[in-house]
Amino acid sequence: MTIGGEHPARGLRARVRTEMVEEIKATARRHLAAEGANLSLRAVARDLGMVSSAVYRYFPSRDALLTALVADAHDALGQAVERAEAAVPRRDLRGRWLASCHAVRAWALDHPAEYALIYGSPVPGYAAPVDMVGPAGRIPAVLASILRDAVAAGVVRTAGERLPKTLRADLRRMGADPRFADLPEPVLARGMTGWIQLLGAVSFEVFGRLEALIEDAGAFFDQQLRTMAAQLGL
Amino acid sequence: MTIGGEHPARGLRARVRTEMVEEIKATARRHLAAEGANLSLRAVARDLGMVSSAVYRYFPSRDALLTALVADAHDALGQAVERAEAAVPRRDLRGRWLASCHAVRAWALDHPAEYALIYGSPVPGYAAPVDMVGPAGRIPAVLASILRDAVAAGVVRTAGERLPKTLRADLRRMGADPRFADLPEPVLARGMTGWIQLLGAVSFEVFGRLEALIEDAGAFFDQQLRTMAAQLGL
DNA sequence: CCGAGTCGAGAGCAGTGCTCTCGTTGTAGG
DNA sequence: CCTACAACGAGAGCACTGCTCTCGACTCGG
Repeated sequence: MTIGGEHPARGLRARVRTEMVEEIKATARRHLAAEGANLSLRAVARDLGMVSSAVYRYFPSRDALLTALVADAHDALGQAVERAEAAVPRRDLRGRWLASCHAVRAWALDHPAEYALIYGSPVPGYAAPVDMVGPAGRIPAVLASILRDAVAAGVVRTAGERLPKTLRADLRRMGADPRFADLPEPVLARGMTGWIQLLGAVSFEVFGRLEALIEDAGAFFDQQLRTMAAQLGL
Repeated sequence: MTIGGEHPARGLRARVRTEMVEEIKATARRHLAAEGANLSLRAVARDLGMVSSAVYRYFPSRDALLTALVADAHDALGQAVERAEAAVPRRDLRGRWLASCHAVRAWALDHPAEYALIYGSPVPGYAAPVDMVGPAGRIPAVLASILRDAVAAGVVRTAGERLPKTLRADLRRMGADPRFADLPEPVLARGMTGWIQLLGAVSFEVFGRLEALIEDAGAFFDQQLRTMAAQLGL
């Protein structure tokens, strides 16, 4: 996307470098979609007419390439959700929630390999770098903002719900994060449950476990969203 | 487990063969737990004092070994859930549901690698053999039996719930399976949602995505189960 | 214009899944 | 009891992987 970077003409070499990085990532994404999780750096290099060692000029290791793809995927999915949610009138709280969920599902179905990369079973070798929790939290942040508006509008009821003490402590700790602040604990708990439920439903479908069971997966997803929204009070 | 098999003494060679198969699978399971998903057949062989080609006398390929492990995992998890559910008085419907869910979570936390093997992102290469849907359906069968008893006891209400036509068709098709038969369509739909929700919650925790967010994951899981049970009417 | 840094190619190392061959050994049939 | 056969383990070897190192060619800033 950002080809020029900050300096519009900061040297030919630097420019073709960022182009090369982007080209490698694009090819890797294609291979990922075709072959599955076991990405072969050599095959990517071959596809680009390079020799494998040349790729190491751009990525220090295969894991680094994967990490870059993970970051990009988080970015793309987060952006898709934010856009979809922003397109709904602010006062239509239920619509905003549904649009966010639909955006997640649509993106995941469009990019199953990349979805598996970020929300599938974690790859053994590499632990997600810490600077990954930021991008990963963009969607929860969107969902939280919807719930915050719902609370402010007095839509969701929070009266008379009792939570165990340790859970309340955890929720209070989460509330320290500004993205999740100003949410009553029961609402935050229900929101997390909804988020997990959403990922569960999308993963179930994307990973093909709905295959010979449900034909109209979209209708089933909508049904799940209905019960979820009811649970949330939206 | 079954050392002798059908013939108590059907030859020394046959007996050490089944023992060898079991030993290979056990070692592979250990490696899987230690290293993660990328199981090395050569490393397993080395661990057993064999050369890699010798393993091919017992498993035609690495994928075959993995498939065997998947089958065993389905078996173990299914058995754990069936046992836990059977230990609850039949009339305690809510208790039976909760016990089943807790059994899934406990087994998954005890065997994270094997859980990832059966419920994580699917491995690219091999498609699950068709004879795998049987073992995989044991837990849904248990859950369905609970719901069936609940319907028979008049606990869950099904009045006035409208589902889209295509979804109803899918549910009707599922009802042809005796394991899911005799369930009103809305109940079956809610049951599937519950099952997906359960896997979502367990996967979220097992795959470490709850890490720096929730400390008392057990309490959070229980909370999720409460809302799930309420949704189901149990 | 020239030294310094960047780049791609190639060779090479250790590891992988898998195949094939070759002696050895247990076993079943005569 | 003996023999022919099947099963077995070891070893070599093939094609592939991630990754390192070296070596020329190139670009670019001072």
